[in-house]
Parts: sequence; C-alpha cells; structure tokens
Amino acid sequence: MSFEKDLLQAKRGNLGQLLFRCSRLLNEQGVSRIQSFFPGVRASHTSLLPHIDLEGTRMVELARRAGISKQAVGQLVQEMEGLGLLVRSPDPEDGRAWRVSFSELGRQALLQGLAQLRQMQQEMKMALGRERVERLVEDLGCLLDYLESKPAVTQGESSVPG
Amino acid sequence: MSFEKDLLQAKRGNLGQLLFRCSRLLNEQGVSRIQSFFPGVRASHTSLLPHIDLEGTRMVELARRAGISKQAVGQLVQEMEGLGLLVRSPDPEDGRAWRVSFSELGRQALLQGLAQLRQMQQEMKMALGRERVERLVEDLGCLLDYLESKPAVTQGESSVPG
DNA sequence: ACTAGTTAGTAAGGCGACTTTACTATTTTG
DNA sequence: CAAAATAGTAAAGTCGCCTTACTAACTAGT
Repeated sequence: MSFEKDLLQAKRGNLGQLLFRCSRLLNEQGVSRIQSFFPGVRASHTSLLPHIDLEGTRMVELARRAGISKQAVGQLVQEMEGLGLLVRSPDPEDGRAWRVSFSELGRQALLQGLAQLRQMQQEMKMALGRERVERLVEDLGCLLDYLESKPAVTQGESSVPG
Repeated sequence: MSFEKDLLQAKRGNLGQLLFRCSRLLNEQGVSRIQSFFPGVRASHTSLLPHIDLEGTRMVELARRAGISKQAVGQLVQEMEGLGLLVRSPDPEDGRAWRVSFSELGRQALLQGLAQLRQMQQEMKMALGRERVERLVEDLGCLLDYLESKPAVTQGESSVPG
C-alpha cells in the first residue's frame, strides 16, 4: 500500500482526466473558431443545436434530448432567437407549445460551423493520422454506449477510516 | 451543399460531442462513487487533487497547474480543509505563502478514491476489452498533446452570410 | 359539459464554479 | 531602502444551470 506509487500511477494514464482535458480543449477551440465569425454565440448554445430538427422541435423535447431543464432551454432559445439564429413558431397541434427551428441565417451559420468542425478534424487527422482519429471516434462510441448503459451507482458502503 | 446531409453527418461521429459526453458521464459516475463513502466532496474538489504534491504545494502553483485562478483554488482548499482532507501550513521559505498538503484522513480518503477509480477501469476493461481501453488511453494522450500544442486560433475572417 | 389531472412554457430566485478588480502582507531587486 | 513583484484574501459579478412556483392549454372521466 504505497501511497506515492498509487498517486503516481493515478496521475499518468487516468482515463477520466484525459477525457476531461481533451473535451475541454477541443470544445474551447471549436467555440473560439465559431465566435470568430459569429460573435455572441456561446458554448452553451451549441449544446442545443444537434437536437433541433429541421421541421422544428418543441422546447420540452429539446430539454429531454439535451438532458437539461425546460427553463434552461427557454433561456438558451431566447438568446439564440435574439441573435437571429432560431425562430419560434406556435405549434399548430398544441396551443401551449412552440416549435423551435433554424432561421435562414441560422442555417447558414450552422453550415459554416460544421465546415469549421470538419476542418478541425481534418487538421487533427493530418497531425495524428487518419487511422488514429477514426479509431478514437469508434472507441469513444463504444465507451459512451457502455457508460450510458450503467445503472448509476452499484456499490456497497465503505467505511471511512479515521 | 445539402443541409440535411451535413447535419446528419455531424450528429454521428462527432469527436467533440463524444468526448464531452463520455467525460461528463465518467466524471459523474466517479464522483458519485466517491461521495457514497465520503459525503461533502464535490466534483470540483477532485480537480485539484492530482496537483497536490506529497511534500505540499503552494496555492499559486496549484492554480497554475489546474489552470484556474488563485481565488478559485483558495475557495476549494478552504472547503477541503473544512472537510478535514487537506491542511495548510506556512511555507518556511516564504512568509506570504502556504503549503497545501494531505491530512492523514485525506491520504486515506484518496487511497479509497483511487481504489474506486481502478475498479471502474477494471469493470470497463471487462466490458470493452483490455486492449480497447488501453488503446483509448494512448490515443487520448496523443490527442491531448496535439490539442495542447495548438496556439489558440489560427484563422482568417470568414464572411457571415445574410 | 364540467371538473380533475396533466403538460408546455414562464418567472423568480438560488447555487456551483468559476472570473475580474482591488486590496494587504510579504519578499526580492536595483 | 524604496520600487517592483509575488502570495494570498475580499468582494462582487458572470455563466450555466436547477428548484419551486406559477399560468395557460390540453385531455379524460363522469
């Protein structure tokens, strides 16, 4: 039970740490690229985009898909509506509901954003090799499936020493 | 230039999205395990732990290593000191400075936490295969090196349509 | 048709994890 | 020894959420 050894081992090759830092860096770089040609957009906005269907999506459905509260979605949508990227139109089938969809400007901005992402991935492939990047995507997909399948915490009590 | 096609392609196999979600899930599961036998610890606390040396580390150095402000470190350290996990002692070489180090309880709690992490990684290897997990760690290491070597934004202006 | 219960969305306030700006107390340097 | 740098603290602000509490609209049961 050598504390130092455990500690050292934990520092290098810690999957969680690696994931966290990669995720943060990649996200920062992506967002800063997008902001450079579309100021006002923030990182949190982008989390909603992949969940908006072309024919429009209800806010409650966006909240469900993104895993955040209706109120948070409300705020994000309001901000992006203010930027002219999204539009809300009343749901024809339900007087309480609204459908959120892309404006024409939003569609074009999104296309630009996607082009940036493709370029980033391209640069990454040039630096790391196409194979490695594709392998990474595949392995991460497996990992995500695994993590999402885990039913929260499966653990008996442990005693706290001291 | 089909919008639908681009959108669909972006949704599946998006490295950023994968990283973000894996990172978040893994972190949540790890923290919830740790909390189950050591309540009061929060996710943000753990971000500091790998940077605390055995012989103690100055707060300004912790801030530098963790990439956050001195004030943020100050708050985290204060909270963990309150939990009895860390201790601050005046730096013998500098009257302004304090050295942050683990208390005996903190060391034991950390050992338990590390054991949990090892167990998580073990379960993961059983589910995904040892090879895949090790490959993932290695590839993520490469990706991190690449991302950290990038000098912020290298980009010319793009015109915003509209 | 009318009440009861559910659902879509809004409002207000709070919290966690930071940051910025401004400060004090030391230390180093010229 | 004065000037600049550095370690840490204090206070207030920001961002991205959540919880609680509501209104308005829809749906089902009688």
